[in-house]
Amino acid sequence: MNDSTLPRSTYAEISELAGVSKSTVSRVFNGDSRVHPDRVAAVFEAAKQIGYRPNRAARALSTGRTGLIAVVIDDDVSALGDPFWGMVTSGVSRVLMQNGLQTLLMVAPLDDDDGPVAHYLESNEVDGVIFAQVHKDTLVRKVAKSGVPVVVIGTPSDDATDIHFVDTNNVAGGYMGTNHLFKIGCKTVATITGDIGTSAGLHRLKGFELAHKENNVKLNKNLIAYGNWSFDSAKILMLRLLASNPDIDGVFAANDISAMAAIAAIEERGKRVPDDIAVVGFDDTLVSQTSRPALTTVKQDIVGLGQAAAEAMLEIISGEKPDSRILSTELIIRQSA
Amino acid sequence: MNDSTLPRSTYAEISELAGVSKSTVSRVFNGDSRVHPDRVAAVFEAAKQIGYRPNRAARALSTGRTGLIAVVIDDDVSALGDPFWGMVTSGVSRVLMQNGLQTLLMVAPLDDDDGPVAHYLESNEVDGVIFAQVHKDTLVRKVAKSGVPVVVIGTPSDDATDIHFVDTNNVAGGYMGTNHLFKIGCKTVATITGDIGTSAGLHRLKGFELAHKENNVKLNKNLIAYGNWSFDSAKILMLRLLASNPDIDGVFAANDISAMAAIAAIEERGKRVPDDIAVVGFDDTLVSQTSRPALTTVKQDIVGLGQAAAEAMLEIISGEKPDSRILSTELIIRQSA
DNA sequence: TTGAAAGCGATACCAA
DNA sequence: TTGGTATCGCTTTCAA
Repeated sequence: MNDSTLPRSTYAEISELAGVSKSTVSRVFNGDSRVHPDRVAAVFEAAKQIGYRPNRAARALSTGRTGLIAVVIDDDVSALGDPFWGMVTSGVSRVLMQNGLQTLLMVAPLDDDDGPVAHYLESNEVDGVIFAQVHKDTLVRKVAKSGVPVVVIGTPSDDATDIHFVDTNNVAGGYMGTNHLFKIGCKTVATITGDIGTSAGLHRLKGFELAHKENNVKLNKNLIAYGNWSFDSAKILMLRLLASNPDIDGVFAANDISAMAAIAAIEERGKRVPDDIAVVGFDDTLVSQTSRPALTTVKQDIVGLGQAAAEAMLEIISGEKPDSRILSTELIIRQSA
Repeated sequence: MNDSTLPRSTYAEISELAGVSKSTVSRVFNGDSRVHPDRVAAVFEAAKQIGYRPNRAARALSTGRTGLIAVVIDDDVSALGDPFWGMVTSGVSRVLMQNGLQTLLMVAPLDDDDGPVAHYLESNEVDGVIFAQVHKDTLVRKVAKSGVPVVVIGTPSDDATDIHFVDTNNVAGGYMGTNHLFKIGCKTVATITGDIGTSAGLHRLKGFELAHKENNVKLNKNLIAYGNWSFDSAKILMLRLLASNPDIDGVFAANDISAMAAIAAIEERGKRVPDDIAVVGFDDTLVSQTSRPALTTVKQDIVGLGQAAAEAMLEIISGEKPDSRILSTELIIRQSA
């Protein structure tokens, strides 16, 4: 059955070496305060001598908890090339590891709420699930309903109020970026949205609209181009916007990639950024620093988002009911606006 | 002990419902061919009715295999912002999932070969470990020596010949990029290397040197600037190169980010790309398509690298000894050279 | 405060 | 081809 290469160390051996029962060994490792200090010392000493390593499968079988938290990322081509998800995940991983939990990464399509991924998540194989970038939240709800702790990165739809989430304040961010364009004197401000099916895309657009209201500028629907976070779509949309609205002098793009695309399109039409048209992005990923002109953008704390999600998960697991957290954004002014 | 919310389903229940023993149930699920077809059907039927979900912890305890493969990424700030690792990991994850294995992601510093990460990896908590971007391979060797299947993404140092690895053909890639510069007429070609402590950095430099030899150009050591993959270091190095070697007319950068930095530095000094100085990058990540001028670069199959690593791992686990795989590169000609 | 013993759910050996 | 049963390592109840 069990043929490992390392000499497997168990409670039985510690028990023998330390001259106590297995029960006592277990108590010591689980921090039971009622064990006599001498025995505690003896157990630790024996464990060290043997080079004891716990067997998590055995513990999992016994306790029903696996020590694993799944991070589920929607399998979308855009997810891969975007550094965003790697950063989020590393934030999650770091916090979990500090708390003795492991990060199980699943990159999978989330449209099937009855497929293998769904079954896996519902079968108590993991102690919790962190969902990222959800379009449809049917799977999220199904998993949550099955009793597994769930945290969503992003904001779930309004009727799923019982699901814990952490998110960037995208409305404020969208407002911030758009408002900056008005403040520097733009009169005709367009936007290239992200995927409106995600809360991030929708909220950033709301912020765009809010900035119009606050600045007493009438919203022109023709200046809203519905994108999907990708360079290619954004570029095409920007070219169209330029063709139909030649007087555009400012663009708020819902992510940095789209902002880059907008700039490319603008320059392709012989106009200059920021002199003719100012452009603001969102995310403050590496590209915004490295592009020329360097991108003025709305910064969000991406690693922090992952950490917040992990922290929320830890609280839920330990029986608390944390408030959902909304991380703030910051305007980073560079050259493009 | 075990308080899950779902009604837990076990072999015992299937056994009862189907009127066979637990042993038979086990045989059916493990594809034992000696079971009578009628009983196979009965077991599957019962399992479906109950909504059976296997308990992996129990299986793990019994078999000693956990169904988990760790992907260990060196915790380096640069690792986070670079989309490279996210793409590699998603390649790994996809292949593993198709084979019923899960991806355990660990983002951790790898300099400590006696810390918690090391212990975890050696304790048979995972069925295998895929290491990415290793500087020092002491931990890798230690884990491999402990009997855990190991695959390295990148090329281990020469004296670790027994470790399986998958890598991009970085020498050929470096050659390809540099050679292109010579072919389009460059006379004085500089390079900004990656981290020479990694095989990728070293091999791309070797390719750079090889191209000189093949083109009968004497290698000028002053044209080699030792970078670390980052934008900032590359930009500083490029500025220095320009100051000390004003006749540079071509640059091979070891990754796209460094190429972007080189272009930024070059334009800051009032020269144009590619007219005055041609620039070639490496990776073909998103930035190379989105930058202006669009980057001529050496493309490597990043997701494929992850997939190859996972496939190698699967073979090793099933007892084979696969050859190490070297993936080929391709020159993508855009505008910068 | 401690120990003995009964599980947790699946596997695999042995006997039939 | 099938069933009974010991076993994996740890937790937890029950008695002492």
